[in-house]
Amino acid sequence: MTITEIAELAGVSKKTVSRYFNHAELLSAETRAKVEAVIADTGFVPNAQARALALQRNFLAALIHDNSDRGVFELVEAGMTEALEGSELALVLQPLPPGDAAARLRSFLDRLRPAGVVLLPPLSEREDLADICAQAQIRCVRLGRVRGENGLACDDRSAMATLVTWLVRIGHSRIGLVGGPESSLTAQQRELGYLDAMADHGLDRGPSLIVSGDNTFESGISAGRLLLEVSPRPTAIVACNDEMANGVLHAAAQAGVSVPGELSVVGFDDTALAARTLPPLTSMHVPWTAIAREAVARIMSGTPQTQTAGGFETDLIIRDSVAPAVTT
Amino acid sequence: MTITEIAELAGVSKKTVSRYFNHAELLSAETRAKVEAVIADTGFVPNAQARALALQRNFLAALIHDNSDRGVFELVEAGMTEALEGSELALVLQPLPPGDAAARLRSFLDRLRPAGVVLLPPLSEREDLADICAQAQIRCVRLGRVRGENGLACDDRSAMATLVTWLVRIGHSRIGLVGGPESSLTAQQRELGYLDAMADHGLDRGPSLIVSGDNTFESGISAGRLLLEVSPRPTAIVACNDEMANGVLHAAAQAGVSVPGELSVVGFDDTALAARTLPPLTSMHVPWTAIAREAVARIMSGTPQTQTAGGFETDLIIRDSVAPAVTT
DNA sequence: TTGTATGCGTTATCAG
DNA sequence: CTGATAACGCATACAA
Repeated sequence: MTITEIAELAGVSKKTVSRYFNHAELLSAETRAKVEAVIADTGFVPNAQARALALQRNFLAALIHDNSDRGVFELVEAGMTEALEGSELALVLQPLPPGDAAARLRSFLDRLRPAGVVLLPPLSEREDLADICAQAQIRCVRLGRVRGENGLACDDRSAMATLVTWLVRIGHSRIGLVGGPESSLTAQQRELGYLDAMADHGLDRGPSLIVSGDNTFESGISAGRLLLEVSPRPTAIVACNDEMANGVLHAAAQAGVSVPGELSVVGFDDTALAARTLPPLTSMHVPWTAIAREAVARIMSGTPQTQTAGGFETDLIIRDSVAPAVTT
Repeated sequence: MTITEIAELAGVSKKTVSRYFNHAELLSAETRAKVEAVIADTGFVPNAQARALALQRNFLAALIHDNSDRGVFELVEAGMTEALEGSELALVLQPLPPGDAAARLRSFLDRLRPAGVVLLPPLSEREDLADICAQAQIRCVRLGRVRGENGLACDDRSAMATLVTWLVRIGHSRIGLVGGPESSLTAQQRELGYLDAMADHGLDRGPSLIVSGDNTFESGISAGRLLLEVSPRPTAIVACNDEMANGVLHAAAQAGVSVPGELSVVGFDDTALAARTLPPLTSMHVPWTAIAREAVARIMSGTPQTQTAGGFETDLIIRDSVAPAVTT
């Protein structure tokens, strides 16, 4: 079943049928109705491979990641899937190895020619990758990157400040931070937010209270151990993602420190993990799913390069890993 | 840069260059060398869209799932990615809604025409979906399904029996089971394995010790609550997947039952979650990643329908959620 | 507003 | 073993 047969059945030319799919608005209502009837009748679906060849572009949306934050990946994947639902685009996954991410991305784009690409942090922060997309003329959306052409993110800095301020309000003053990788802008923003809030309340934000991890569970454990040995011991620790916060939970358990009794722990992102830890993790919700939906919308709409529109709202999700500090 | 230019540079015809990529063995060593030189020189890569159109098949491997077991999904995705690395195939994701999975799969295959498809349980158990793949002439591998043409799985039944036998050996005799969905063959096999082992040791396997969940965390919590009220209380609970086992951990925490002191908990699959729960979960490792690699190998090799080859070995991973039972 | 001719880059047929 | 020519199914000038 090809466009040609449809054209014959409808008594029009191939091109008219082609137009029906691509520029329906250019057809007279009458012609459109004729074509539409035949298509509905036959259940015809144009061949995607042929379209891809002619358009030099595949009906794919790619999610490019580096496997470094599984929780965020999951949320973004869910959002993209949702937004892609019912569209003609399918979702392709492409992890990029730490070594030659650029080369791999280039060859991926060369081969697949997806309609668009979503870059997850921390890859989204790399200009070289964005440039490669631009060169290949492929729309790209950079998640977790506020400034710049194709960024899409929430305000990590003020979200973190809000979180820390809340901890202060409920009585905490010794608050440790498990930071993300130094190279990550997102992590930097979150750390700045912490510093903002600590400064605002005139609290100690000395280097001993800040330990950097690399967003993994294991680094969360190490960081947790370190922070638990600081004296006087922090009454609260906030981690830059849930995975590391869970690591802190484990470190506390190993050290025999009860959570939230003796220590409050807070995560960030509100990934699926947050509700599943023991105790369930209080975490700052980042609307990754909504962000991903918007990213897909941008890819599909063809809007070449929009600036960040409204900004996405974060939301503190309170679970059981935090308790008011006992004022001593 | 097209096949035509390469042909000119090498002083041969288009078709010869095409043959170099598809049936290199049909070329004379001399001709092959000429073509190879030019290709190496120019770094030419044939256009995938054009090939897709001519071959009626895209360079994609699809992972079809229903979002019901995120842990297994992750492992399989990792295995596929690994196996796909360096090949010309890319990984596409396609969730199928519970409602009209069949129709959605059909239209997906129609549009994408992937080289092959991997069906995750419980979708892999549905004959109608396998039939749709067969109709569309698309290779399909059904994960977690031992018998039949395209199945690829380990022996869930004996793995579970091994697990339960181990619990008995270290002193447990009241052992509860959190089963998977009744409709799932995999879950049935695991439940049978439990029954096998309990019968072998002449232990009570009455219905009060068996509660069915649906593989979700939440159902694990409910099942855990139920089992903790059985009298006499089980000293161990094994769940048919890690997600539910984590639910049991939460139920125990809420009931003030200490793990592993008063209750041992065991998971199944050994997903990423198992190492992250508190306490870390003893779990039966199912080599999903290796299974996924083999699935991709089948898709690429074109072997139409192999039977299960060697069988994949499971392996008990001992962590902290189990302790020997205090003999009373 | 609609149709004609041509191109997209590759593979397959069938002849030499 | 190799090469001319016709598909593959759709989209885009350009003309009508």
